[in-house]
Parts: sequence; structure tokens; C-alpha cells
Amino acid sequence: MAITEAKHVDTRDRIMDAAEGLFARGGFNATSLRAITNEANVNLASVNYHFGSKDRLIVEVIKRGIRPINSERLTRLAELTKNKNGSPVPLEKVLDCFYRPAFEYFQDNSKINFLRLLGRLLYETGPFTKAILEEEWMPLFEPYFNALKTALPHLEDDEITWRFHFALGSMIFTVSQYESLEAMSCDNCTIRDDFEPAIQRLIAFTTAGMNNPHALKSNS
Amino acid sequence: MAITEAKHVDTRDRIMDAAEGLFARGGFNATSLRAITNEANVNLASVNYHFGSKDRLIVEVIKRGIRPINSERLTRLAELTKNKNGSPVPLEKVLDCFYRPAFEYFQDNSKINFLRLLGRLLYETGPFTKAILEEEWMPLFEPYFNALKTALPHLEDDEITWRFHFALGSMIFTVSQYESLEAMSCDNCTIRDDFEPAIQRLIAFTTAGMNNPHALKSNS
DNA sequence: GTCTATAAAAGGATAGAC
DNA sequence: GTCTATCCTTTTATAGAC
Repeated sequence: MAITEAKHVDTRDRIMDAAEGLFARGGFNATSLRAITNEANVNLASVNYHFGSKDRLIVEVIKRGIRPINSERLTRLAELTKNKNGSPVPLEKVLDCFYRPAFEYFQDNSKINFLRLLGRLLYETGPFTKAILEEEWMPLFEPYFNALKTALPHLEDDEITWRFHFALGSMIFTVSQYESLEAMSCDNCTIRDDFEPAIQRLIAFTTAGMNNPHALKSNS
Repeated sequence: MAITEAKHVDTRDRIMDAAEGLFARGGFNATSLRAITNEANVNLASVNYHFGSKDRLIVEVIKRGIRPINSERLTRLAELTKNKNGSPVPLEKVLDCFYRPAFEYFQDNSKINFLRLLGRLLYETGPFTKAILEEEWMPLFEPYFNALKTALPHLEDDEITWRFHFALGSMIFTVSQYESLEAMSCDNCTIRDDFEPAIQRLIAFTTAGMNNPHALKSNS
């Protein structure tokens, strides 16, 4: 029983590891179950035994990767706002709580690909992906939006949403399109070896952008 | 001859129009030639007659959309820097030259989907897409990088590249992921009816981010 | 140039032995 | 739980009549 259990977990994880890499590299549709089982050195039929279908495998892979990141994001934000009772927190610290877990996951797991997979999720949508995004994003959005509100009390809600959206774009692009950045800079600008320069620049850029005192009128 | 020519062009364009929309909606791999020819009301075999293969159809669709945008970007930048002889141009005007043609294409053609297709191109890469990106991006990158250099003379080259990359991320995310922005804002923040509020906010955000006087040392 | 028909391959999923 | 073998569908691409 212990052995079977171990084998079970092993095969399951090997499938997910292989799938994660291949999905990130080639997308969900372009990656066949055969490619996954070859990479994982498991039998073709085991995917359907363990996951039921390709779609459910996709969902499990995404959830496995995104949950520790988002959980860490919430923990750090709670830590930051603790004992503040709604008094402002520094904007750059809020953004740090949000960005850093993604970069750390990127580095800790040598899973350079998962963040690209997340970026891909935004573009290669399916019936399953939309549900995941809402399910995993909404619990994150609310607390961060509130923290941004206390950090930027002079801005209207919609203005904060716009700026948060711009910041999100910068972050997602940075973690998922680093090759093009490397190409543009002759490999001078990279996040592979050490993400600290990238994250500091990203925080500086987006903090400046969000702090901008000039705001459009809400009707323009 | 005139008639055949007309039919030829007509079928070709109908295929490309249908393909553009379907690629944007579902991605390249997930969109079958049958789906395209059904949508276009043309025969299945006509795709291979006119384009040779699905891959070449993809390339043609991308090129058709991206070229007028990039051409306009270069024209406006040249207009802006004309008679300046290397003296600084305002940063926000450079960014305006870059952003606006994309938003205008978005609106003028009611082809709300092409920009999402471009975003998708970054994630759903294939043997063909990488070549297109380099081919179409590099002639654009150089003149814009130089303009940014004159607008931000105090920054090192790599710092400019980093910040341009962040700005690109914001722009691409904005034009291709507007649904999530609408969802977060209860439809208050949108680019569908009028892109002017979006582009002004985007310019304000990224100008502030790029102008940030504080820069990391190049070795950090 | 457009059509029908079909080739040839690849895909997801499952049945059933072990 | 794992394996082989196979079903069934969908796909791209092409051959050949019109």
C-alpha cells in the first residue's frame, strides 16, 4: 500500500512536471498527451487514469503552480498591513509583496517556465482557464486593491484600477517575455541568474507610474 | 482576367479576415482550417491554394495587420524628430507615436481582435512566429531606442532598455487584456468605445515610470 | 480558381489483460 | 496502478474533375 501510494504520487507528479514544462514551451493545445507521457517516461493511459482528461490535467498543473505564489502574496500583504488599522502602507512595499513571490517561485524551483505558462493562460483561453483565473485572481485582487487605496488615498477607485492594470502588464511581461528583453540588450538585461535587479527596477518603474499625482478626470 | 483577379483577391481576403478573428479568439493551434473556411464561406482547399499551408496563412495574417501599424509608428517618430538634430524630444510624445497607431488600428478597423492576436503571438510561438517578431520588431526598436536615449540622456542604455520593456508590457497588456480590466472595474475602465482615456493614462503612467530619476547602478 | 473526395497522420480517450 | 492495443474523431494537405 505504501509502495503503491508512492508510485501513484510519483507518476502523478512526473506527469505534472513534464506537462508544466511542455505547456509553457508550446502551449496547451499544441502539446499532446503523447508528448507529455514521453517526456515523463510514463504510459499514455496513465494521464487519463490520474486526471480523467487533458483539460483537468491542465487545471491541476496551473493550480499547483499558482497557489503557493498567491498564498505567499496574501500572507506577506497581511503581514505588512497588520497593526496599521488602515493607515497608509508604502506603495513600493505593497508592490514588493505582490511581485516577489512570483520571482521567487521562478528561481526556487528552477521552474523558469511556470510564469510563462501563466502568461500564456491569459491568451490561450479555454472553458477551463477562465474559471481558474477568476477563482484564483479575485481573492487576490480585493485585498491588494484595498492596500493600494490606502497607499494612494488621493486617487479615485477607477484610476487605481487603471494603474494597477498597467503595473500588472509590466510584471507579467517581464517574467514571461524575458528572452526578448535579453535579445534587445545583448543579454545585459536578464532575470535568469538573479532577479533582484529586475524586481527593483520593476518596483521603481511601477511605483513612479502609480504615484503620478496628475490624474485624468473620471469622465475623460 | 479582371474578374478572376477580383475573385482571387476577394477569397484571399475573406480567408485572412476570418482567420484573423478566429486566431485572435482561439489561438493558432486551436483554430482549424475548417473553422476558417466555414467562417469565410470559402472552400477548404482554397487555403492551400492561396497560402500553401496553414503556417504561411498565419504569417500573412500577422504581417498584414502589423505592417501598417509599424509603418505609422516610424512615420510619426520621424516627423517628431525631424529638424531636431538630436536635441531632446519630449518623452511623452515619443511614447504617443508608439502607442497611438496600435490603438487607432484597433478602433478604425473595428478589428478589436488583432491586437490580442499580437499579444498571443508572444506566447504561442512557433517556428514561424519568432522570425516575424524579429523581422518586424527590430527595425522599430532601433529608432525608438535612439529617440528614448535623447529624451532620457541621463540614463544608461541598459536602464532605458529595462524601462522600455516595462512600458511595452503595460501597453500590450492593455490592448490585449481589456476584458479583465473591465471585469475588475465593473466596466468602468474600458477601451472599447473610446481609447483616448486609456492612451492618456498609459502615457502618463509609463512616462512617470521612465522619467524616474533614481536608477540602479549597472552592476546591481 | 473552385470544388469533391480522400489520403495520411495525429490527436484524445478507453477497454481489458496483467 | 500500469500496460498494450485500438477506436474514433479531427486535422492538414493533396489529387484530380470541372
